[in-house]
Amino acid sequence: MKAETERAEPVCPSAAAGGPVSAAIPRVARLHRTAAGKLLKDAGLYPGQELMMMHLWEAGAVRQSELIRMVDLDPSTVTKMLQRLEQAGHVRRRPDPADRRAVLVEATEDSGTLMRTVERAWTRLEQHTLAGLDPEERAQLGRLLSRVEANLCTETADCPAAAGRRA
Amino acid sequence: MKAETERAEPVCPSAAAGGPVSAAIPRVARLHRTAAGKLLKDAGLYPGQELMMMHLWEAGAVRQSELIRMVDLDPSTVTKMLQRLEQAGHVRRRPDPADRRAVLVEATEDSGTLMRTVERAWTRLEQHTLAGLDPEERAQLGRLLSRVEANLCTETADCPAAAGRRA
DNA sequence: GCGCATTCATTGGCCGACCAAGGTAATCTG
DNA sequence: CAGATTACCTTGGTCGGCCAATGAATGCGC
Repeated sequence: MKAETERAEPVCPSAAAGGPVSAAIPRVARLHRTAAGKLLKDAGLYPGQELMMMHLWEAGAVRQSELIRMVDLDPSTVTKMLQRLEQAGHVRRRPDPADRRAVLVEATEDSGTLMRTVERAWTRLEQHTLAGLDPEERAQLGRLLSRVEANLCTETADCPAAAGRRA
Repeated sequence: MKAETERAEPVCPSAAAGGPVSAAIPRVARLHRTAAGKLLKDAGLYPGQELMMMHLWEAGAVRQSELIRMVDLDPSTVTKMLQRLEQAGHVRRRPDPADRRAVLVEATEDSGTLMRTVERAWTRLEQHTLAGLDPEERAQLGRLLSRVEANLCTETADCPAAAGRRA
């Protein structure tokens, strides 16, 4: 015992044969998230937070409601994430003088460094993800994912996200 | 306000332009999971649990360690999920007589009905996901996802899952 | 101007997922 | 055979997500 590395092949249930893509999506997503987590770790971010920060860097001071709209996540998710990001010093929040129930959010100054770290991580993640795929295949994958996204938005629920991406 | 439906287009940060696929994966995964959750709700399952059940239906009584290997998840995740599934009556657990630290897991009898419900949900999910894609595109998507999966397994961490799927 | 409906944000609860640590049992050494 | 190692599972904590319910402030209709 030592090497062997346990090639125990995880197997997927033959029941999943009826939905190969549906089986693959969560698996790929989980691996992708894990990979992102490792790359983001030096930056002190958890996967998911980088997206939030990207929006903030781009938008400057924004209303939280606007941010919610941009990231398209549940309001409660955003609230909690922002609380953590604030405590970590990446984000500042203050009441909106123009609307006393709203909150303005913006990235703090440490962002400069952080932003570049995140960008680098993001680039490496993409490379790692798409290694070995030629430009044509990458484009194809992007297209197919967009269409899947659009599919998943319609019918069972409406989601504005895909509409934009379909352009 | 009423109609209008807020087409407010969620936008993705231009920073994400450097990693379009990396941006798309979590989004698609989240939508997919949500859709799965809705379809699985009648069955009384939460997304992720159906995979576990599928493995159990296929394998019969299994050691938990084996199950962990099959689903390729963290042991603690499996433990907790099984505790919930057990409480919900979908699963039974008993000590392995042959190894007193191990636990044998198996699906309960309500499974018959449940299994068919899940299978139907799974089929519908796949249809919904891939609506509008012709067989060629579906196959292509499957292939690309497999390759991405294989990529994400190597290097930054080893994951046995993709090795099997590469065949 | 008053009241009702909306919008904004937060809280609490729940789940899947991870890591780190721990306890017990089997196994592999010396 | 005794001691160290390894395998198996659990517990506790943390995060990202969701839903449901709540409280505050704004805005609308009348």
